[in-house]
Amino acid sequence: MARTSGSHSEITGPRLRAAAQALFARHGYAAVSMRRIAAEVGVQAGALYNYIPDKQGLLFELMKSHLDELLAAWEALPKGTGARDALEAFTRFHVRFHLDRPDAVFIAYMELRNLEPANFRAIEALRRRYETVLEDILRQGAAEGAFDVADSKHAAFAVIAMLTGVTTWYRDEGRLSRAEVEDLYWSMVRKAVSA
Amino acid sequence: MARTSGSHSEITGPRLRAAAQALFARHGYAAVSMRRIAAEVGVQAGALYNYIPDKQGLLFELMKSHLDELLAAWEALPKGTGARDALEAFTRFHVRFHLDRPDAVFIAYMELRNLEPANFRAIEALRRRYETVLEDILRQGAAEGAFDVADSKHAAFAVIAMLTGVTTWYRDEGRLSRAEVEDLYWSMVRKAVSA
DNA sequence: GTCTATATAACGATAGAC
DNA sequence: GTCTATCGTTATATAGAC
Repeated sequence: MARTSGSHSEITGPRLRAAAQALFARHGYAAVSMRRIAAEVGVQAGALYNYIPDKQGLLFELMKSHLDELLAAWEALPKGTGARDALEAFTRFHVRFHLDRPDAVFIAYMELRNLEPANFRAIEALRRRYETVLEDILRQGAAEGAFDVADSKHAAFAVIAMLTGVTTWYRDEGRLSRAEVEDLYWSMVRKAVSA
Repeated sequence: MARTSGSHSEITGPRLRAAAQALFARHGYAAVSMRRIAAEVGVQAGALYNYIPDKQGLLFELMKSHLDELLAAWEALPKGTGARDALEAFTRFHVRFHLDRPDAVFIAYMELRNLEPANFRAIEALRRRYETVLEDILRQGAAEGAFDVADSKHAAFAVIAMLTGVTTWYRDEGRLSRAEVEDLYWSMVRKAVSA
C-alpha cells in the first residue's frame, strides 16, 4: 500500500527488513531491485538508504540476525545431560526453528554466494558454530557408546542437511502436523546414528 | 581466451553451455550477465543468440538436460530385485552422480525460482519422477518388512536431502575418498530406514 | 524522513555489415 | 557465425528541496 510522505523511522526499518526478506526468499537477492522493495514498503527507493548502507549491507544484516537468533535460541534451550537426549532436543529444535522461519532459512542457505568476501567469512563462522553443536553431541554419544558414528563432522553435515530439507516440502495446510514432522525426523535421525 | 572472428558453430554451443553452467553455479543466474558469459566463451554477447532463444531458455536447457541425464543414468543402471539392494544402489548412485556434477546439481536446486512458470512445471515434473524412484523403493521395502518407514514419500525427501548435501562439503583434495563417502552415507541411510 | 530528480553504469536483446 | 553498434530499459546510489 502506498503511503503519504512524512516521518516514520520507527516502522519503516522493520518493514524494510520484512519486505526484503520475503522478496529475497521468493525471487533471490540478485533478482530483486531496491525499487521493488521500496514499493512493497510504501516509500521511494532513496528513502531506504536512511536505514541501510547499501543493498549488500541489507542482505548481510538479514543473514547475520537469523544466525544470531538461531544460536541464541539453542543456547537458551533447557537441556539434559545425555547425548541421546541432546540429539533429540537438537533434532526437534532444528525442525521447529526452521519451519517457523522458512524465508530466513532459504536466504541463509541460498544467498551465501552473493555475500562479499568479508561478509561471507562472518556468516560462515556463525554457521560453523552451529554445525559444531551437533558435531559435539555426536562425538560425545559415540564416546559413550550410545551412537555408532565413525565421522562426527560429516555425520553432522548429513543430519543437518536432512533436517533442513523439511522446509522444501512442509506446508501448514498439509497432511502432517508439526509434531508429526518432528517425530518423523527424530525417528530417522535416531536410527541413522544408532549403534 | 579471446578468439578471432569466424564460424565456430560446432564448438561455441558446447562452450556456451559449459561457461553458463560454471558461472550460474558460482554467482547465480540473476547475477550473471550475457556479456560475462560471452567473455568467458570468447565471443561478443550478440553471437550467443545464435545458440539460445534467450537467457531463460539457456537456464531451462541446462536444468532439463541435467535431470534428463540423471533419470537416464538411473534407468541404465543394472539392478537386483530386493528393496535393500535397490536402496544401496540408489544411495551410491545418487552420491556418485552428484559428486561428478556439482555445478549442475547446484543450479538444479538453487535456480528453480528463476524459472518462468511453464519451465518450472516441466523441471518439477522431472524432479518428482526421480523422487518417486526412491519413494517406490522405500514403499516396497516397508511392505516386505525390510524397512521401518511409516511415510515413504517424506522419508524419500529426507534421504534425498541428506544425500544431496554431500555436494556442499566434499572436495576431491579432502580427507575422504569417494568410496568412503559412499560408505558413510550408505551406513546412515541403511540404519535410518531399518526395521 | 521522504520526496523528486538524476548521475552513472549495466542489462537483455536486436539489426545489419561482413 | 560473429562482429559492431545501438535501442530501450533498468539498476544502485546520491543530491538537494521540503
